[in-house]
Amino acid sequence: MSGFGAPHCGALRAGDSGRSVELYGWVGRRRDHGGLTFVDLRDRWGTVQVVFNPELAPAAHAAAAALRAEFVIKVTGEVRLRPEGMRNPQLATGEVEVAAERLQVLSESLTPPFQLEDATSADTDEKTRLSYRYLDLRRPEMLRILELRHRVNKIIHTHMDENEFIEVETPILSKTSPSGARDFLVPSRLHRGQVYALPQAPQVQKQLLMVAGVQRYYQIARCFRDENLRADRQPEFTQLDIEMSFGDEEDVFSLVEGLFVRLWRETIGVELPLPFPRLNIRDALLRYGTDKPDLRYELEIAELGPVLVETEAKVFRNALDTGGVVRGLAVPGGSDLSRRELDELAVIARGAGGQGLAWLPGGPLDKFLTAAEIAGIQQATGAAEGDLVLIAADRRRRAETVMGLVRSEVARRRDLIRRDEWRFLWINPTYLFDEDDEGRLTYAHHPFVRPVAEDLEFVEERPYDVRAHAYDIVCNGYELGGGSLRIYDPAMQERVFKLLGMPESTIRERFGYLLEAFNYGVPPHGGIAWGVDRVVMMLAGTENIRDVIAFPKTQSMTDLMMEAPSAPDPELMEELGLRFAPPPGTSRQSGR
RNA sequence: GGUCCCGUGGUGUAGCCUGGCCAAACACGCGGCCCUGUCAAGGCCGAGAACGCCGGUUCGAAUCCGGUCGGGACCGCCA
Repeated sequence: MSGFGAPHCGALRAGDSGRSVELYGWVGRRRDHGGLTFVDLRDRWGTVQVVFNPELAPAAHAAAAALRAEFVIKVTGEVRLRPEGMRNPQLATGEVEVAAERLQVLSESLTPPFQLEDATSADTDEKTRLSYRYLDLRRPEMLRILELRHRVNKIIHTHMDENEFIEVETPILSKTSPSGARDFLVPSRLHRGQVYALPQAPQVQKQLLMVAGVQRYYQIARCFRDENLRADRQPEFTQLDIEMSFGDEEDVFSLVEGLFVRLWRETIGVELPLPFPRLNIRDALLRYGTDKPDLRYELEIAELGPVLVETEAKVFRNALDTGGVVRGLAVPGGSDLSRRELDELAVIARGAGGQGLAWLPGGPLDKFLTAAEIAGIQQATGAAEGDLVLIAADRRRRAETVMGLVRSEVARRRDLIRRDEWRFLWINPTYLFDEDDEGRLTYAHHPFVRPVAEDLEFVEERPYDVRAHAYDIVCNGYELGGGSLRIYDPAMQERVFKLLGMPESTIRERFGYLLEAFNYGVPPHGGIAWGVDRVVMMLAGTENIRDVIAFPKTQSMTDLMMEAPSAPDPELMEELGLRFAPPPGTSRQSGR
C-alpha cells in the first residue's frame, strides 16, 4: 500500500466529482448524527468532508463511530457534488464531499493536550505549544508558515542563481570570529583545551571565497550568537549571506531590492515600490530615535537644544550642560492624553534608563520655561493647537532610545500605524567609527569595512565624521540585515588598524589568515546578509520569531520539547577533558 | 545584569485589588446516551482543578507578604 500518490484531501474540487479516491489524513471533527456521520479529513493541503452512510457502507459507518480527533485514517470512496444548499463556502473543498465506502484506521491518537481544529496560536499558552511542537505545527496556520518559508528559500535560490551567484557551504565548526557577540563553543576532543566556535556569520569565509575567485557567493546560512533573546531574536537563526566581487553599493542594493520585490510579489502578491529610500544613520537616530525606524507613521523627533540654550528649567539645563541633549516629539491631538497615559509613557522612558518624560503644555515644566522657549519648542516639533509635546533630556544615546520607544508606543496607542504598508529603507551612509564605553575610538561595524576614500582626508581631525561604505536594510521597524564594502588595499587596512590603536600582535592573532590571503590578489568586494527568519515573520504577519522556526528556543534558551540543554555524559566529559566549575557564589566556606 | 507582565480542571478564561458566601464559575474539549445533512452540528447526562512550588501573615488565603521555579515583553547586550 502506498498512499504517497493519493489525491490530497484539501485539493478536491467540483471537477473531481465521480472520481473514486483513496484519501489519507488526520481526523478533524466528527459529527455523528446517529445515522449519517460526517468526518472532516485533513492533510497538509486542507480539509475535506467525508460522509459515512449506513445504507451505502454499513461497515465503514460502524467503524467511523470509533474515530476520534487526530486519528490517522485511510478512506476509500467516491467524490461527489454536495446536494444543493449543503455546500460550504467556508471550505475550499466545500463543493464536494467524499462518500466513504471503506475506512481503515492507520493509527490512533490520544486526546491532544490542546485543540488543533479551529484554534489559533493565541488560543493556547506558548509553553504548551512548544512542549508539543509536533502538534502545534500540525495546525494549518503553522503548516502554512513552514510552506511560506520554503517558498522564500526557493525564490532566494532562483534569484541568486539567475544573477550567477553560487551557493557555497561554510563550516559550522569554526573559529572565534572578530564580531562582537558571545560565541557558542564546541570543545575539541583531539585537541584538549581547545575549542571550535559556531559561526556568528560566515563573514571571514565569504571574504576568502572572494579571494578564491568565486566572485558571486551566497548561502542560506545558519548563524549562532549567544546573546539574550527577544521577540525577534533566537540564538540560532538563518541569514541569506551574500558577497560579490567588483561591485559597489549600488550593485548590492539593486540585487537585494530585486530579491525583495520578487519575494513580496510571489508570496503575498504585493508590489514594492523601487528604489528603497535611503536615510543617513544620524538622521535616523535623531528623527526616529532608532537605527531601524518604522516609517509607517510620521511622528518625527526634533532637536530642542538650540531653542533652550538659555533655559533655566533644571532638567534641561543639566542635560545640556553635561553634553546631553533635549529631544521632543509632537503628538497630534495629544492634549487629550490622560495623566495616567502620560505616567505610563514615563514608565516606558524609565524602563529605558531615562529620567522620565516632560510634556507641554500643561506639564510641570511650563512655569520654568519662557514664552519664547515654549514657542520655540512648538515650532521645532511642528506642534499645532491641541498637540502635546513629549520631551526627554538625557545623554544623547539614551535620549534617542527613550524617544524612539515613546514614539512607537504613541503610534501604537493612537493607532497611527498604517498596517498595510511596507516601508523598506536603506540606512546609508553610516560611519566608520564609534565610541566605546570608555570614550575611545572603535569600529562601528567590523575593522574591514571600507571607508569613503575622500573622507580619509580629515580622519585625524574628525574621525567620527568618516563615512563608511556600510548599510543596513530596514523594514517597518525591523532591522533585516546589513553589510558593507570591504577594504582590499593593504595600506588602507593598515591605516584603519592604526587609527583603532590595534597592536600588530592582536591583528596577527585575530585576522592573520585573512590578511595573509589578501597578499595574493584580492578583488574589491562587498556584500550583505539579511535575516531570513525576520523576513518570513513579516510575510507571515507575525511579530514572534518562534512562529517561523519549526523548533525554536524559549527566551531562556531552552527547548521545552527535547528539554535541551541537558547534563552531558560524564564519560564524554572525561574524554573531552572537561569539568564544570562549581556555581558562582559557591565556595568552601559558604558551602558549610 | 536590570525593569515589567503572567502561572487556577486537558485547553482558554473568571474569581485575586475589596481574605471567609470558592473542595472554585463559564466556554471549549473529554466520556456516555439520543438523533440520517451536519460542517464551531444539536439535545440530555456525566467525569475532571484544593488554584506552579516553598514559606510567612491570619481564627481563616486561589485571594495579602516574601522567596523560588517556569513562560513572555522590554532595557543593557546583539559589530
